[in-house]
Amino acid sequence: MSSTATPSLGPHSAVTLDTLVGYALRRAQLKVFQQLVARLAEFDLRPAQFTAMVIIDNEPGLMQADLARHLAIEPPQLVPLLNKLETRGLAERVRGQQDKRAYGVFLSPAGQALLVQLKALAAESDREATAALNDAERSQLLGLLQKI
Amino acid sequence: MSSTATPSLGPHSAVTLDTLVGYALRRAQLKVFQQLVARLAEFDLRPAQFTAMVIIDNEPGLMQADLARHLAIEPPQLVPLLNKLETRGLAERVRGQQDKRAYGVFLSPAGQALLVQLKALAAESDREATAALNDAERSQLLGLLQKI
DNA sequence: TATTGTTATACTCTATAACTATA
DNA sequence: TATAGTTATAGAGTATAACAATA
Repeated sequence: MSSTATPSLGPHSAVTLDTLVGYALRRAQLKVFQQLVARLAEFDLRPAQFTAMVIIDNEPGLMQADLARHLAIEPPQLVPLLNKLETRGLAERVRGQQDKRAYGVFLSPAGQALLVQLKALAAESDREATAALNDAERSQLLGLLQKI
Repeated sequence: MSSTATPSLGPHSAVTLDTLVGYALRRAQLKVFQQLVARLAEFDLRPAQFTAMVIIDNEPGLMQADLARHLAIEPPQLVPLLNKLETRGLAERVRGQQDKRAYGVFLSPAGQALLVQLKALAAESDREATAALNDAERSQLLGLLQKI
């Protein structure tokens, strides 16, 4: 019987989707994100726009290329996103003085004020979507995910 | 100081993206799925096509509407997916005898043989992408995710 | 000549309405 | 008339190439 073992999976390779971390991740991620999307819709915002506001608030004046990198999107995708925030008076592009090609991105006072609300909403949404976990389990999950 | 507490978040509401399960889920899910996409690309297959093959194998002859529901996609999205599997000789639609509107979906012998390889590949990809976890952590993570 | 941001474009994924053929 | 599958279409999300202004 020892000759039937395979080095990668062993003889008991009952591979079902339920045993794969990737599929469990996908289902959980979909649920949590749908919850956030629904909550942010109240403010006519998408998760990426909220995330952009958080990053801009943490690093005011950063350049668009850097913001795009933080968001893990390509620069062209940032253009309509920033346009929307700027049109709504939540953020602004300020042209560089030394380098006139570059634009620093800032939150407006209105944007900063709204962000306070949005952060509370996001935290609440996160807890709602993971209501099946207690606090210990939630931080345990957070730690495991951050290891990946 | 007791008057400064808020019922929803408490006085220490330092909300950053790192404290949200949703963002950790998203990053982890992206990594694991990109790994799977890369491994399946070797066979010119997408994750949804692999998942469809697993479901068909578990429930041979199921109707397309049921398959779409299992995949959490809309029936129109299933059409090109199944067309591709059928063109490549991995699956087949068999028209119902009582109800000629319905089609039962089956894997071909070639599809079943390929699926054995694909399951091993998917399990390996999953372990590679979560190599930062040991077996105990991985099954702990799986349990927490399935609670959500 | 290289770089910042932008436009144009395309490809995938997703969702909905309308069509066909059967019932 | 209702249902299974399909077609057509449109909207997001994502990625690349090409362009304008500036360096």
